[in-house]
Amino acid sequence: MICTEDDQLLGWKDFPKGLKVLLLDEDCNSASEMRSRLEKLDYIVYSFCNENEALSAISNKSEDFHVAIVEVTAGNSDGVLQFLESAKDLPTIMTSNIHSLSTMMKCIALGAVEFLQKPLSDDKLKNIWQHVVRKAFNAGEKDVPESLKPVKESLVSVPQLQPVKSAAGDKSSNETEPFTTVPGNNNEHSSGCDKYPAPSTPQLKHGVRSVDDGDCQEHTIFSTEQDSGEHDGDAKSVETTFNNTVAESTVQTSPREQQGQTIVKEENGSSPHQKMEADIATSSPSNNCPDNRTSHSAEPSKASAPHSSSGTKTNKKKMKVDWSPELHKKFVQAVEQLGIDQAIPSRILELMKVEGITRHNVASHLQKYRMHRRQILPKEVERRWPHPQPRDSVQRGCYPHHTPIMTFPPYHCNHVPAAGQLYPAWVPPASYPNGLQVWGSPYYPAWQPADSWHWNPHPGLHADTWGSPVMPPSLGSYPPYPQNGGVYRPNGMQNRYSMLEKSFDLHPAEEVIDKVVKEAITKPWLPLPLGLKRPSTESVLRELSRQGISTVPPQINGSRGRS
DNA sequence: AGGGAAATAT
DNA sequence: TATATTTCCC
Repeated sequence: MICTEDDQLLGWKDFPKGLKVLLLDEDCNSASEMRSRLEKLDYIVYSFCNENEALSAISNKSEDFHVAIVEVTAGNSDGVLQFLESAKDLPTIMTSNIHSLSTMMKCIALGAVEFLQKPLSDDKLKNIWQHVVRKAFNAGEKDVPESLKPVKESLVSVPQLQPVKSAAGDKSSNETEPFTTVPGNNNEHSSGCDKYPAPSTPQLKHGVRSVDDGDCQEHTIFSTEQDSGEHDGDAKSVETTFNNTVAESTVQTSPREQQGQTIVKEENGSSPHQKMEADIATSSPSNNCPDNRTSHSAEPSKASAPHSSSGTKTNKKKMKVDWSPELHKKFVQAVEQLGIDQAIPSRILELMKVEGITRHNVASHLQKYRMHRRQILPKEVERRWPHPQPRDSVQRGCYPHHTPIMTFPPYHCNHVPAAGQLYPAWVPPASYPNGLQVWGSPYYPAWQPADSWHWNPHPGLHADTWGSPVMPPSLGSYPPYPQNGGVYRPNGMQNRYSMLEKSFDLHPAEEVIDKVVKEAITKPWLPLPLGLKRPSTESVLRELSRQGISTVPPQINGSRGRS
């Protein structure tokens, strides 16, 4: 497949060599690593640690870069998307550890030519030139940026390509997909060209990035003025001015590690993404495409960009946090790690390691999270355990002090006995204030109203849903739980429960029993629901052993052997 | 200071 | 209506 490059790209000797790559990665370490890798591949790399700098560089000399590689993280998606919008002319490849369809979609919709998931192989990196070629290819004769001329010329020299390109006059060429000659990713519409709609993102309007043809007409979308979002709002934030000088403000060169937030990227302003679908298309309203170059030079300063009405305003207003699936996932992981009753905003924030969000944001999200749980769990519980048991010592044990909130106990009451607090303060899970059983409700049972969540791209998966396990046990990507790891229950109960949760609907009876048994193992002093008999000591021990638990806490061992 | 939840904004 | 932000109270 990769036939060509050597034979055909005669115009640019050693073709990929010398291609200028703009590298944008908040994590400077990662950036430099990538940089060296790219350099080994003979690309010329210009790396930036924040989008403002990158945008600035682009606006000052737009034609200089052939392709951009941008790292997306849960925390920087806003900035990245902003970048995408602003750098429409530059074929932009996203790279990320994130495996989120919605994030990918957003990026693609906003014009990314490709979304590469890490780890990146050298092959992937090596082939980024394809996008440059495609762009050169698709661009109208006159619109080929100076820097791409060589590439385009190379193409011209290729017989097979010739027709297409020449024909490219504009649209006639539709049939002759140039893609055939370009190995690799065929999907994607890359730059603009409505001619080649992006197969990969059918539902999105491809027009988003109009690019090439300098036409920047407002791509079709005039779906009302939903731009509203931006401009207006800011009444609060001052700043209005905005001199495009975007760049300066934040310089975050330090490794993201945990230096805490500090750097808040403010971009936003219009936040194109916010909601996928529809908006995406419209999103760009703000941006005027014009700005861009095509006509190089222009005024450096104001050209930059997006500004215009709302685009990248540098205004530091509040930045509305978009709880993307990734971000939420991090949130959930943090909460799970801490345990519900210790999950307080500041700690969650710490664990999330996401810059750009504040404790308040987390608190707010936590509030919502809890609310959902309260709302949903009872139902789940009820459904599974329709035998409310009167009892009312209730609601206190697990809850440290106040916290009348939860309708169910923090999960470690059931599943993650944090050494210290399991026995002492535990409360009969039999029922809670509302009289609901809670055995069947592990820490993260079903909070997944998800379908209604616009950003849940995987209806079938629990991963991104509220309160549900983030990963299936087998994937083991779940971070170990520091507080319980090895102490009482060395290995994977957590996942076990997750799994149970998941299969619950499939085999209720079995799972319920299984779960109850485990519950009994963990908390022998509890009464069993549903008239189940306690397992024998032997079976309990066997089960524990099977799970790799060799040492049995005295309570279990001694308290009640069998019923 | 910081958590939590109500009030408020979008 | 739902979600995020702001405000208020502990």
